Amino acid sequence: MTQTSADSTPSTVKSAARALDLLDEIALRGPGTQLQLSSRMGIPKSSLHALVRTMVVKGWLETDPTGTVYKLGMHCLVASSAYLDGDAVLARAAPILDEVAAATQETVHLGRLDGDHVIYTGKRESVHPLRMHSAVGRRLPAYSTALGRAILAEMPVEQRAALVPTDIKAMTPHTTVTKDEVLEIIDTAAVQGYATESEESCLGVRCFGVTLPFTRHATDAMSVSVPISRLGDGRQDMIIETLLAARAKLAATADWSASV
Amino acid sequence: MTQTSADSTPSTVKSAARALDLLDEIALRGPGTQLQLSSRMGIPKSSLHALVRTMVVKGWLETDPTGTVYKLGMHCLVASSAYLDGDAVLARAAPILDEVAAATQETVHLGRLDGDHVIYTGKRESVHPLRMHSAVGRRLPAYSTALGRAILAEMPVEQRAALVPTDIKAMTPHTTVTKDEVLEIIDTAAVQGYATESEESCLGVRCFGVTLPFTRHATDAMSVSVPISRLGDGRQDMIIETLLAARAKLAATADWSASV
DNA sequence: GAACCGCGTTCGTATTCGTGAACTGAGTTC
DNA sequence: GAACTCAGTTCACGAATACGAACGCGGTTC
Repeated sequence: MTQTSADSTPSTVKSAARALDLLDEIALRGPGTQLQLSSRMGIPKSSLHALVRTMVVKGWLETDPTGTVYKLGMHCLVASSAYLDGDAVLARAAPILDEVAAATQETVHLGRLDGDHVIYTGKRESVHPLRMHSAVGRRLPAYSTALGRAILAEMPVEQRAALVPTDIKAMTPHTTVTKDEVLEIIDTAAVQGYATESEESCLGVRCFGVTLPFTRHATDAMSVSVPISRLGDGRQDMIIETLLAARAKLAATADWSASV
Repeated sequence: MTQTSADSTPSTVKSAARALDLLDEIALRGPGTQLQLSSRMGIPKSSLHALVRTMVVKGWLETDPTGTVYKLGMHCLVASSAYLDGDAVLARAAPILDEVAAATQETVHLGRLDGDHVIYTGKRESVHPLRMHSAVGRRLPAYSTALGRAILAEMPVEQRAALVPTDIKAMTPHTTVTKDEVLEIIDTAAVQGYATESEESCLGVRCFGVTLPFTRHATDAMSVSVPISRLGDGRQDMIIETLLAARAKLAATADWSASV
């Protein structure tokens, strides 16, 4: 299913796809000159020329003061804001996010599956000075984050396997890098009802995640990120229980789980 | 308009422009079916068909559970996050935003000019329960906001006039709707060194704005939004002085005002 | 049940775009 | 100051798109 990439999709618009790819490319690997972008994306520079001009005119790209380096434009912000405004899940989950943040006093994230990554759609920041740096819109591998693992844990086993690559690059010395081990961890998460990750994406930070029970196959999840130094005295259990309670509360009001 | 091809921009890519226009259209006026979007944008539906499919595949559009209504996709979030991450002005201004927020205890916005609108690029929320609802990425008319007026006030007079429309639609009963009056207000702001707006975009709220002195012709500004009920006891003067002090502090460290 | 929406989809052709190669022009090197 | 590099720009032609019209399809209305 979903024979996405190559030529199985009969009619797609090449230049539109390129415009979007260009935005993704700059978002992922940073700004560049026409020539650099051309080589990074494998597009002839003469083709890029008209494209970047169009995108600058429309406000989706901007240039340096020098006029040679192209970066993202402000319209990205407008689109993002509109996306968040129109998101029903976000609206429903916001009060619960507040509750969890208040109960744990730690950084809370809301995220959604996008391919084999998760993208943060909301957050509440810890009040402590020592806290994780993050932002709405950040894109992280699903298999290495508690938030993503919670979502994967609700999938059929074969689907999980498809979303965990065999070649995992370590983000920290603690990152689990073998596919089988990750799948085992996800399996444990499926049994427990919550997912965990300890210093695998950020040194010194442990995360706990649960899905939002809005749809049959969850695409959204929330997580709490805590510096390990603050995890003594049964605080870990408190956080996990807070998450599970939040999940239960959402499930009780889930009246529209009709989709998918 | 813009249907006649007598433009001075000879080579722009039509389908790329349409893809971006589609994102803007949905961001501005909300989701819709192919047919609705087709009529809203004046594009043949058969042309839109391949376009929306491309954009859905790329993750920049999504459909309803029903599959008929098209809305923005998650990649908008990723782009927005990358835009903010790479913004030098934002990075420089962030600590000052914090300071102003701490000193005033009110909602503070950072914004940037985009045509005749301003787009919020940052904010700090008031701690008070009564506070303005806003979000990074929101787009508002420059001429009716304190933030935008501050920017306009640093422009040559003829340029100001070009960015204030003759036909202003009132957002509240207090909105200044005649162009001349708005220009006068901006003129006052230019003399004072800060801009003001009282209940013109949000009933019960007064805003004060100053530009960020990073470039010769400012494109960025910050503003404080206060419920009028909290403006007694010389608090208005305190807020204005806080803003002017913040501006002065930034100006003192502005070593890179070489551009434009 | 036939006509009628509103929805998305397909098709063939005229139109437009994408592309390699050639060109300008500013900085740098030798 | 000639040669070199890196940046953007232009052009003509083959390749891909855009579009009007027709089709399929599930509802709703008469």
